[in-house]
Amino acid sequence: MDKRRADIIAEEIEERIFDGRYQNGDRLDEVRLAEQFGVSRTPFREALQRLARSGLVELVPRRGAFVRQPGPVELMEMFEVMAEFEAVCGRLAAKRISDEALADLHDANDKCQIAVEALDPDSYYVENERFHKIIYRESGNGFLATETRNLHRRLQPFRRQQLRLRGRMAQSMEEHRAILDALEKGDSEAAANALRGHVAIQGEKFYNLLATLKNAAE
Amino acid sequence: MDKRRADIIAEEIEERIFDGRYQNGDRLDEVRLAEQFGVSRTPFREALQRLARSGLVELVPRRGAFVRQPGPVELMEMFEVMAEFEAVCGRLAAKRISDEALADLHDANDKCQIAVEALDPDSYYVENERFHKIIYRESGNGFLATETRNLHRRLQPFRRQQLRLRGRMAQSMEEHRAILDALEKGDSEAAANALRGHVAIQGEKFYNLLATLKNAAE
DNA sequence: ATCTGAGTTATTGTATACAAAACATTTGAC
DNA sequence: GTCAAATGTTTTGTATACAATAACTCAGAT
Repeated sequence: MDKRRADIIAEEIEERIFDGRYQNGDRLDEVRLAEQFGVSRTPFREALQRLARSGLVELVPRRGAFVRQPGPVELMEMFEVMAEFEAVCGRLAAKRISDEALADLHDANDKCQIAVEALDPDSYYVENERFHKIIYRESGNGFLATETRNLHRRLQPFRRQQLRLRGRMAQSMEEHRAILDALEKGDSEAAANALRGHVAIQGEKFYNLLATLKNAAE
Repeated sequence: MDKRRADIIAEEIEERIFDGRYQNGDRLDEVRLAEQFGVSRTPFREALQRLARSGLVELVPRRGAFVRQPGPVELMEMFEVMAEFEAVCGRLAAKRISDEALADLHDANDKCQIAVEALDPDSYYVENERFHKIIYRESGNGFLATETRNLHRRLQPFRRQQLRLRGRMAQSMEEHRAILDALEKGDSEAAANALRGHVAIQGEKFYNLLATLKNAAE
């Protein structure tokens, strides 16, 4: 049961949904797209199922596959859950993190700082991601780390937009320091709270962004 | 894209895995089982993919589908995450729960009490589940509630065994009371801690040991 | 005797053909 | 003119046929 084709197709469709080529509600025509990808309907349908699982596509029985972007409410819910996931990772990591991982965190944070000073949001994004993923891993719970990474990935396109907002990076750095502090002290509650706040703010910022977009559209 | 057949098949296979007819590592032969279910390989393979996504089956490219039960470590990880999910639900529900839902919780808890006194673990199980699902819902976050229900469902077979092992229903009732108390007071932290403890009770210390061992091995 | 390798078999992955259901269009009645 | 029914078309769901790859077997060499 080789999923390579289906995987490649699923990723490509995902890409097209993220960059807006496929809009919310668009129907994904099996025959047309399968032909476009140069495969038959069978593997293409596998890709659709995969996308349905990750929530990007809705499969309506006997009707077809439709692009399904999360609405504002669902998105806010997901950001809230993301904040809580990260908080849980932090809570566990505070008790389990290794010295080596702490050093890695410091390194990632230092590179974040450099990126802030260089006004380089792209490399900030990369290093910030590394920072967070170390914490996921150091939760010592592989299942949690995987779930958290999955949700992180799903929110990635939305997060990226809001990162560009003004003055966010500097504030983020302070929050990182608080997180590092709590982890070094092994203070679970402080680590959880710091991470929750850090990520929740992104959600709020995102909400503001949404609101402005919506106002502009009306 | 009607999933009814595939759904029915997936559920049946799931049942067979849970009740032990299919053991860990067993290969699920496409042609033999598809024939047994009276369908062709196409819908049967859809069912396999579905099972793979819920983690019960591993799809090895060009090798086939294999039953994959979580091992002890993964199981402990999942229980730990379950405890944290419930804690998050409690944290949010403490601020958002309605009076009506609180009344429902009291009702479920009363019925739990009756079940304890009647030494009726089956109806205790049912009412306890209702108790917890109310909290998921009252988190006010549909995404979180769904994720929590999914994990709950996945752990169900293991939880059931465990419940029977010890006569910890009475202890459980005390914990329920603490949870209710915190929710009524709107105390997020207390609700989260009570729920985490309630669900996590099983071998948390053992897991800490496991996690450190695992980290040390890496 | 064991290991290697070619040929065979079995099984997965993919394409296509067919069936059934939903959708659209046209025709007919009121 | 509008609504409705019926037929035709499109599209999904399923079965089957075909291709590709991995597993197995058995013969032969070291």
